[in-house]
Amino acid sequence: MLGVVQRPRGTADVLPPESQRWQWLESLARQVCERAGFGEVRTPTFEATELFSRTSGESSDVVQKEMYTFTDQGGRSLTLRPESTASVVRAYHEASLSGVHKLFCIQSHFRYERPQRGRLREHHQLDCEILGTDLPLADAELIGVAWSFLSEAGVEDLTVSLNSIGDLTCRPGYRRALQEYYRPHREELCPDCQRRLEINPLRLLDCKREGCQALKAGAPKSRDHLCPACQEHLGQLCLLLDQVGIRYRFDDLLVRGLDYYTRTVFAVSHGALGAQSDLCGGGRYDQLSEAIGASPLAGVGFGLGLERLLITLGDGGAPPPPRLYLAVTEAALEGPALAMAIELRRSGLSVEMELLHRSLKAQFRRADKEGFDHVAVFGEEERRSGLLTVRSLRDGTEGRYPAHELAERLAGRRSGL
RNA sequence: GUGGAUGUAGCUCAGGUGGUUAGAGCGCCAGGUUGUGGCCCUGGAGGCCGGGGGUUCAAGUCCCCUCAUUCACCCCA
Repeated sequence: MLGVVQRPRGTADVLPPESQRWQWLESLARQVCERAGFGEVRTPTFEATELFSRTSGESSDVVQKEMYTFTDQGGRSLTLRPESTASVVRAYHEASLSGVHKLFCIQSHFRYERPQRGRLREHHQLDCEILGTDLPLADAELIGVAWSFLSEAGVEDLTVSLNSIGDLTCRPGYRRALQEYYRPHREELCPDCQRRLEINPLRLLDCKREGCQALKAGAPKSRDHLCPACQEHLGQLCLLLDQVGIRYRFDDLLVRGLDYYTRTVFAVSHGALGAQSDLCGGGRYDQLSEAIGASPLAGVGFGLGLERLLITLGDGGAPPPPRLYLAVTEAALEGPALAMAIELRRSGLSVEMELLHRSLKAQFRRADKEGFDHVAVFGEEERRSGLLTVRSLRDGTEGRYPAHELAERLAGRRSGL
């Protein structure tokens, strides 16, 4: 088509019936979160740029090349949020909260990336954050929420990957160990990794290039370099996950792209999405709060991509509500028929009417094609008698009923339909 | 940001070496049944061949550019 204006690259329009799947999924997410004691928080679509640069890390890919940053009319540097965690922590402080809070949000995020299936420039995710406690119990509960949500949505074969990347006490030592291991092989590394070696050695483990891949096998493992406190934290988390019945596997190569993570990092993945198989990623971030200049605040959270989840779910999802198709026999009766439709809708039914003058036959055909279970015919006889002729498209049975009984009958609370 | 693939009807796709009015299946609309679906039959509508430029007597077909989608990388949800 076109000379017509198109939507920006990497964005999506959501129309029926896709939007119904979104409503269903978002409502399930809210239910799961609220049952677990999480309250919804909504944060601004854009924030001061430094909120993200100071927390995610200047050297992170997100900050370096993926942010939608602009200057507003007042000369401020603002950025469309690339993630929500930093915003939620900021909001916690700005609302003068204290103690433990469990918050979730469902909102869109923006990253300037090359789009492909399951990776958009604007994407939506469910974020859950537990703030104000560094106990492994919080990590376990949080992972449990992600697990419950994905299970209830209908995802099978979930894999939870788990690792600990230590804290301020032990991570410096681990970084040195990595550097010492990799330095003799410097020339074998790809250019990216040669840079990472000095700036952010943990990310060396992320690289999937062949040459770098080969070196990973012998690389020192974070878990072998944890300080006693971090070891204890990880051990307790594992025990809790065992007790809860959540299966997980250690992934010594799992590190995160954002600098603010400490200790626990995890991802939940599913096999059916190609390179974008991670449905959910998260971890603990006990130093993030200080990075934005606030008082210390422990926290653990995750982001869960909803587009990816919907792709994974395929056609699974919401069962359709009972709907009635009101067919009209002649144009002259459309007014009275519309009045009838409005009355039926008021009684709780979802009622559809034809908006083109089409034959009764065509109306039936469309009702059948679009999956309606029942058609009510409205013609001269019905107008006079007040009784609607209702035909079941499933078994072909037909009966005549007063309008006020239809809602109950279609819902199956009363026999006869 | 890097590399590859694709872009023809609403959808899925055909259209050897450029050559008259661009095709199929499904879908859609109408009729066969003048108040009734699914099956069947008949008829019909619908394409600036993603966009722009170039080569040529002639371009859906060749060349360049561009936009979009897709796969992998990068990274991440």
